[in-house]
Amino acid sequence: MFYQILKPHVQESREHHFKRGEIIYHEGDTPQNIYFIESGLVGLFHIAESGKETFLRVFGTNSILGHRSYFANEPYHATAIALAPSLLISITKEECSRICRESPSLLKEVTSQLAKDLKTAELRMAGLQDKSVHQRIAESLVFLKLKHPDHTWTRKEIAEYSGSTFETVARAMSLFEKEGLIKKQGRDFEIFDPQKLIAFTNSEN
Amino acid sequence: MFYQILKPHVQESREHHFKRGEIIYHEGDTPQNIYFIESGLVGLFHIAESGKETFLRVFGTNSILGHRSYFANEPYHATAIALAPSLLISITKEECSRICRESPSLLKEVTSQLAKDLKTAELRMAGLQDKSVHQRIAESLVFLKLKHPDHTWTRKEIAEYSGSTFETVARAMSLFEKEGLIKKQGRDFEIFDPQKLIAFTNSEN
DNA sequence: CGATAGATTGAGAGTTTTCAACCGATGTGG
DNA sequence: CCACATCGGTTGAAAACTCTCAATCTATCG
Repeated sequence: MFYQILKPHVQESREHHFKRGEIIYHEGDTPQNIYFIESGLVGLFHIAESGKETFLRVFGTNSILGHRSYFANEPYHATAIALAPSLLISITKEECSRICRESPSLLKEVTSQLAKDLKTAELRMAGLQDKSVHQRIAESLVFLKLKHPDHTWTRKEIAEYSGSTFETVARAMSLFEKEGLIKKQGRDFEIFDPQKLIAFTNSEN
Repeated sequence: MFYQILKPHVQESREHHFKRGEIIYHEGDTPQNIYFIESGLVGLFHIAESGKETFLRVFGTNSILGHRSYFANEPYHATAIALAPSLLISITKEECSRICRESPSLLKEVTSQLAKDLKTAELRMAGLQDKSVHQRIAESLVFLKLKHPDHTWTRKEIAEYSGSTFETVARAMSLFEKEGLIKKQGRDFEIFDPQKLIAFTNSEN
């Protein structure tokens, strides 16, 4: 969405190709660039010392990446990893601040996006407290699959997004299939009716 | 911090007094105002249908409140409650957008704050996955007590901030006292050495 | 077709919550 | 200023949920 506003302003940029699993930037790194996703899929992860990973945000085609750290003027607080082969375009911080001066509507748009992301993060945090694993897994299946239908989401990715483990996700998906709510197809799956799926997990005791 | 930038621009405002426990706004309400906290203490909570509450953010003197919803142009996603007797000042949305036009530095400041709040929320979300209850409780004690030392934090407030229950907080605090890390005094408490407290919970098990 | 990454399922363990009963602090009205 | 009501805190015991560990199976791809 910013992409359309931003693209015409860009004067100098670089292309970067990433394979699945490659790291775009690390937690703690000092941001030098802002990235746009020309094609592909990127995940933002927090990785604990224990190795436990938490899937914070997904970025698809036409998203921008690294903006939070840029606007907070902080090091990256998490690690960005390509979830599929991706083509990214980077512009420098300097170019970014020039563009922000030229186009105040861009800043308002970014502010609005950060405000929405904050809501999402806080509601997910609350959900970890007041929802069952099955509810969170169902919501994650719906969110991830509807937003990015072409990606074959692994149980591990779903687990890290829902705040669970891949075994628990596998079990939940077997249950959902037995209930006729989803259909597993190879490693991928299909959701028959998102509302029914959510409703089912809400009704479970 | 915005307060200093914003105050000289304000032309029209209203005062509101709240007692401890009174609700400033409800989740779902449509924002009509932005608030400044002249004095007192405010908490932002998510309240599940089950009644389970999650403590999302604290706001002390000189904070602004309601800005996330204003800048996202969304209804409130959570409920703001006075944690102590508080004096708030409201200005209308219209006045707020006028001020944002007059003072672009304010918008940049708000953007930066939202970006930092997003980091905090995402790291807390990750912490619920990869830290033990004792670690989260210790971190919450340190954060809440150091940032707002004059407030007598209840076990319930600490529990809702740390993602736990008041019983678990009471037990943890008894342990921390037995270890000589904190001192309970009436309903209040004192932290002898924040670093030692955190280190202790990191070393458990 | 073999190698490898990912998925499934079972069984058992562990952490945290829930339920319950009781105790102590605080503050207010008589 | 004391008595008492109320709100908050403590502690124990049991239950529940989810995770961990382990073994096995199945896609997918070179």
